[in-house]
Amino acid sequence: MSDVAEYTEIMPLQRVPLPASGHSPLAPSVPARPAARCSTCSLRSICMPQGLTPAELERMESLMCVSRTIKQGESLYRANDSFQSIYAVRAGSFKTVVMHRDGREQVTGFHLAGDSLGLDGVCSGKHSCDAIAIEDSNVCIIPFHLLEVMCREVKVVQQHVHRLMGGEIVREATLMMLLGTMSAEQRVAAFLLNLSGRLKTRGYSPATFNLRMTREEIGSYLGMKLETVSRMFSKFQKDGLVDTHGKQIRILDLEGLARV
Amino acid sequence: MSDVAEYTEIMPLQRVPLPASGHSPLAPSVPARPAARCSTCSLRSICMPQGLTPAELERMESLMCVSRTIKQGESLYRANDSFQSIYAVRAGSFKTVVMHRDGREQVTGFHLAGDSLGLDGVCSGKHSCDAIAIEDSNVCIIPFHLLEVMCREVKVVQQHVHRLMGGEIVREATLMMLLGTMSAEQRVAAFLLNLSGRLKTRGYSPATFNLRMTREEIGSYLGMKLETVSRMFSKFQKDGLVDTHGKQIRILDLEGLARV
DNA sequence: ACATCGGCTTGATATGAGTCAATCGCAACG
DNA sequence: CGTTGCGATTGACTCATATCAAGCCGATGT
Repeated sequence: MSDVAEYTEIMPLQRVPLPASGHSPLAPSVPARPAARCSTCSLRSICMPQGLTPAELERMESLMCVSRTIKQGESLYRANDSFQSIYAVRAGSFKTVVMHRDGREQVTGFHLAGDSLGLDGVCSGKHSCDAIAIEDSNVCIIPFHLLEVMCREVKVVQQHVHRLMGGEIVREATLMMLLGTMSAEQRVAAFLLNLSGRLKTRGYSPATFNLRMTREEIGSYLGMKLETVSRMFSKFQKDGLVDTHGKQIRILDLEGLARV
Repeated sequence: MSDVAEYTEIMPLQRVPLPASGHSPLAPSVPARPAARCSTCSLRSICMPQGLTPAELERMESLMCVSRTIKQGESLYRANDSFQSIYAVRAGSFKTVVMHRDGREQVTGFHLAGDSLGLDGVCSGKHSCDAIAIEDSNVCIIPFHLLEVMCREVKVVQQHVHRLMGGEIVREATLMMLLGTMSAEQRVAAFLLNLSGRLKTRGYSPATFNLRMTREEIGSYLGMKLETVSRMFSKFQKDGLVDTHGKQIRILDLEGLARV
């Protein structure tokens, strides 16, 4: 099995393809440390605007003051925390969850390496959901007020931030559509296709990967119970669309899934 | 019945305080005409940032070049239209709908006077949904590239735009939660409460109002069928929580609804 | 090798919401 | 004034998904 085929294989913190420069500044067990250099980060094309001059890139880097490591199950921020920064996932993955008073909660998103995190706090100045690492993870921290300053000075940065927020709006609208109009089967198919596509843009195999989230988390995200998720996986298995062994997923028939 | 009590009574197009300035340089068949003055607009507190200097306010006005009238059932923009401007609803109301290939569609939002509209296009440069007037309506047109220029020059404008987009993100996350975890009864209750609250901030009665949307549109928004919406209204009626006659709504027990 | 535990699968049954269909109310119109 | 038509309501029945329950699988620790 190819190394690149599994993002679980290639993504654990220890093996994150950090700047090939070799001298990993990773200090185990410290919560924060100097940020990596964007200029050599393999995720730059995903989380930074194109077309920055070297000087501007330099400034962007200087504003991302630190990175932070979050262990599996720990939170990056919680609902009602004051909003100071947005985050770029550098390694690992997160879920964002909103909590209802009565204890029910719903997963509102999964965020892979290269995704941004934290924009939910922009409106009110307080975060509106919890962001929890679903594996050991690492994020770059971008103080939002500094980013706003930068936005006022560099047009492409402004456009990038607007695109980031706009993308979040579209992503959520898509999910609403999914929750509002699709059957359980279609939702799970859409979920797998979405994940597959995102892994592909990150250079991983779109067909073979490991889920980092549990059936329960997937169900919460898709508005159904974990048993239903499981049944749908079994159904796809029977229909020859995917091959699942617990969290290992191999998509056998991408078109077939899309047709569902 | 008090005039202010019904937003259907106070909002008809004919009574919008348009400026009489007259000479429209634009298409004669009335799709557009000079914008009203923000400085005298009763919705300013909702759609404009606080704390602008008079000069800045002047500039904001100059950038909102025209307003446009849309008749009931017509669209302000459609999915895949190129994204040029965002809009502020000046009078009337809109629904935004996303269309699935197979023809199914879902309402993703209702936008009342004072709401913004069109941010769904920021990310890709194309609109991702249709915006359709659900009554005769009127919008201010704000060219987005000019707004971006303004954002770079005036901090409060930038913050306002960020808040606008952030608010949209939070609004959608709330709706996802609703679609993902709540029963039909709870959804309808939440819908009424939300509408009630928004009317209240606009100075209308939070208890007595007319729905401008059909049961089917409400159902589509809430992820259920129109019959179910109707049954829930009947149930609330029976429980003494609301008093409905078709589109006329009177909320009798706000707390009771919230408890659902 | 064994015990344990969390996560996953599968089956039997219950139920909330969808579907289909009949009827009603009301506004618009000839 | 009756007709038409759209939207809303209501009832009977169906079906997808939730719920409850039992057992399985694989990782982990002893």
